[in-house]
Amino acid sequence: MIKSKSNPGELAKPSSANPQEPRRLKTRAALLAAGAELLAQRPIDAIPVNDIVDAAGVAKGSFFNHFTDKDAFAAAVSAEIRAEIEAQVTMANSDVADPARRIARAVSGFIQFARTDPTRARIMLRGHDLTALADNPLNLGVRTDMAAGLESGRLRAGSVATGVIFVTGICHTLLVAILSSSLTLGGTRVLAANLMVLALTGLGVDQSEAEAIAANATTDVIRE
Amino acid sequence: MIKSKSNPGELAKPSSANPQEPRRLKTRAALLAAGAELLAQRPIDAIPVNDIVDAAGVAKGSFFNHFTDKDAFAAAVSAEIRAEIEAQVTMANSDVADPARRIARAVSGFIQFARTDPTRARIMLRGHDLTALADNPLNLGVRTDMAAGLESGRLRAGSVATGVIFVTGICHTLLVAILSSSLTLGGTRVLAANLMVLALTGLGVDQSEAEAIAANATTDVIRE
DNA sequence: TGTACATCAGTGAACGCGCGTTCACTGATGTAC
DNA sequence: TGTACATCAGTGAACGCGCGTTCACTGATGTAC
Repeated sequence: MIKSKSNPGELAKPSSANPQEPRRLKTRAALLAAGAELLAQRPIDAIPVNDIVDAAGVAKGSFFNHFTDKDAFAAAVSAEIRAEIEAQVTMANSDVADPARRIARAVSGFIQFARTDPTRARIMLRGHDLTALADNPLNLGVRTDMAAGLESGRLRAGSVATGVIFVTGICHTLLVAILSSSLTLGGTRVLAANLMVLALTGLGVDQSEAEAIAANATTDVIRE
Repeated sequence: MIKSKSNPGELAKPSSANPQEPRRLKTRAALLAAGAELLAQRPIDAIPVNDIVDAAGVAKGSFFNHFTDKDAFAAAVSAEIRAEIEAQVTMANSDVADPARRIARAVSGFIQFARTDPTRARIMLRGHDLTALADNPLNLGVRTDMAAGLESGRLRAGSVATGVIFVTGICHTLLVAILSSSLTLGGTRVLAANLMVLALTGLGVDQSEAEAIAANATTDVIRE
């Protein structure tokens, strides 16, 4: 089995000049899309390859033309989702400097992702097991903002680690709550803003300013 | 298949005057103990019945004398753990009335459980999937305390639901962090107290009082 | 433009392993007398 | 106390299904001339 180092678990692509590349990509995309639907409902171990290829409309053998095994497939689906959510959160914060506002907008970015693509959001949350929390894209961004906020005195917390656990815990559980309810756009914004107020005041931001930041972030980033 | 309504998924016990009852209980306990060890490492679908009975030192057939199938077995292990953690948290709050202190001590109770029985704590956290959050013993107690705290004006949050998500999210992620690190008793107390200060000040408690409550709860409930 | 050819992704029947579940039998435990 | 018996949990070999994985073959796509 030849593996590409940059795509662990996925079979090596043929040379870039391959005329069959579009055909490959179409099959691969169909498999990943089917995987996203199924992985939103149950973990990879509970999904037979048969179900994946049936949903994708390709032959069983094609699955193994693209992925060494089921776990590599699940990892590829997750990687795709991580890239999407990372892009969305980065975009929400593209020209914001204040750590308090950045954190509020990052949380809002996750919520917006959950609203526009609940299927993929469910997979992201399901993947959050004990080991996944340390080196997460979610955590990395928050850690940077938290460190900057504590350094400048804008935020207050016992340590960077404390602040990161605080924010990611709230964000994670808020996403779970939103995905398992069926709130309207307005209801989602209110719930998210309420939680952000608690989080920001906990981090030392004035009540009234926290309310302004939360209202702004939720109406700005969470949209129809 | 005859099931007892009070023990869904477990096979009906014979009449209470059964002389073989001690023998049954011993086998059952061995299976549940083995299940706890294995379930702390991987989900039930990834654990063959062979592994469970080997670890328990009983024959494969015995497994099905006690449980209708693997899922019922996993549910029985979880129920046992829930009962233990519930008892521990209830005890930590047995003569405390103030909602702020009750919440701090409940979180400390979970942490103490994670320190004394990390294996079972891991299973409890692993089980926390999307559906498990709504009707949890964890959530039920916090919901009661949060409602009382908002009603009396002791705590401040947009709604009971907001406050519950806030506290359970922080507690959950704190437990994950503690279980995946190897902090000393002192380090655990400091991290926990730091987070409780953020949580309590977010809920409207004065900074200095929050610090006192957090210090008291962590030193009192989290012990060697 | 048309035909022969090369390449490589797609196909799906076949394989065989692993695992959940069953069940006829064993033997431990307590009871009767 | 000792022996025969009844009960029921424990046992583990056997079964067969489901599923992951393979591989010889098909056919789609683009190229050469």
